[in-house]
Amino acid sequence: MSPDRAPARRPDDEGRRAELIAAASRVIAEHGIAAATTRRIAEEAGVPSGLVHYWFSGKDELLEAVISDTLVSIEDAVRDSRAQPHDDDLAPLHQQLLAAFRIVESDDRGRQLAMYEMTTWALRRPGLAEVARHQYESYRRVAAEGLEAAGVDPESDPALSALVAAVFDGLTLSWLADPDGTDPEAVLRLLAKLVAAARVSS
Amino acid sequence: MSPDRAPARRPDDEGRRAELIAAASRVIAEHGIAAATTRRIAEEAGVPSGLVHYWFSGKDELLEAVISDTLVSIEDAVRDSRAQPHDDDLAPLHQQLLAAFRIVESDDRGRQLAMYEMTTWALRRPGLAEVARHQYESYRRVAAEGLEAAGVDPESDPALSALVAAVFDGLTLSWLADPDGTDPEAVLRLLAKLVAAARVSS
DNA sequence: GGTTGATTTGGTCAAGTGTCCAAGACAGAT
DNA sequence: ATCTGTCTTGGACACTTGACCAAATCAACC
Repeated sequence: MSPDRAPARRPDDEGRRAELIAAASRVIAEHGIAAATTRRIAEEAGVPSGLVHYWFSGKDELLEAVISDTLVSIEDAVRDSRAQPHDDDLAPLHQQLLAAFRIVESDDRGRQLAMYEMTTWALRRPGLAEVARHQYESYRRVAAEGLEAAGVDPESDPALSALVAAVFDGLTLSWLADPDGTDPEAVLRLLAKLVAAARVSS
Repeated sequence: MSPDRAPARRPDDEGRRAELIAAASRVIAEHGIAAATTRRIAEEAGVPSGLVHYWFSGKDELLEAVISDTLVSIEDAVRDSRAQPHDDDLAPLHQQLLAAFRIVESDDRGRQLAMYEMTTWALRRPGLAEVARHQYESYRRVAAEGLEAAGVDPESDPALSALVAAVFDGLTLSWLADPDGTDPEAVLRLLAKLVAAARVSS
């Protein structure tokens, strides 16, 4: 009732939350979501375990924050990877696809794996299905942006963005599971070729 | 040393194992791999929990068996779905892809989700990475068979099978995470169109 | 300096975990 | 009927889990 006379939180307000989120993120990337216990996360962050339940209502809220956080950083990374219209002799779409996959290859494998773990984890919690839905919606949006940057109109076929996003997601998982048997560059080259050919012939 | 004078196990020898594997499979499909505890699996199978460690060296061996088992049943299902060269007016490849995805749609969502959970789970266990590798190798092989059945030579571009497999895998996960935002049929139609166009123009 | 409320600490709690085992039940061979 | 080795049972073990809390600490303000 009284006017907020700013008893307010310390300056590290969001700082502590971010710290714990980052710690949880590291634990999950390194040892999997199953190993991400509140204790281990607190230990990784270098704080007593009680803090987790002070800054988060529970483990679920923390993990949900990790997912949102990770998703944003993925979006940023993909957007940053946007290949400039190179003077290369490769088709723009081909360049774009390769540039985007390079961030997958350069990133930590554990982090890639973690994203799939978090997706399935979210899909198992009734309240968090929306998070997973948002994630895959975002994938399609980013794919559409990439297509546009490569000079392909994503509106020409609404399924095109979805196709590219699916190829990326499936290819990444295949590459994680079977690195030697998966040739991402060849698959993306083929995809670029197919899209280019269809544009010419239609 | 003594000649096996068949003290041998009861006739339900493999039966018990299969029972437990099936029970574990159901639990995982319904509640996720995290909920697949030895006790819950035993309860689902209707046997005392001690049995699990009599027939399996531990939880890991049981789950590994579940993965192998599930993988085989997926391969079989996809092969069974093989669309006969219909008198339809759809291109054979288009038919094939739709028929294959129909088994995804008709199957339990939990089971689909479980496959991704088991893949990431296997990739986290040092000794079980091979299982995941085999899984994705199998996906490509099945895709190649499907292509061949649709009159497309998988050898024309070795990446073609990998592309189709990746699209399927990514599309399935996208469909699980965002059913309303994902239009599998449109994506597969586009894929079929792209492949067909490239074959004509090359 | 004292007050206030946010933050931190270290510990406790009940519930659940994988694993193991001694005792029993059982089917078939003798 | 007796024996033998397989299978089954129910409980015990040591340990981890998420959650919770009373007390201690701290920074800002009067």
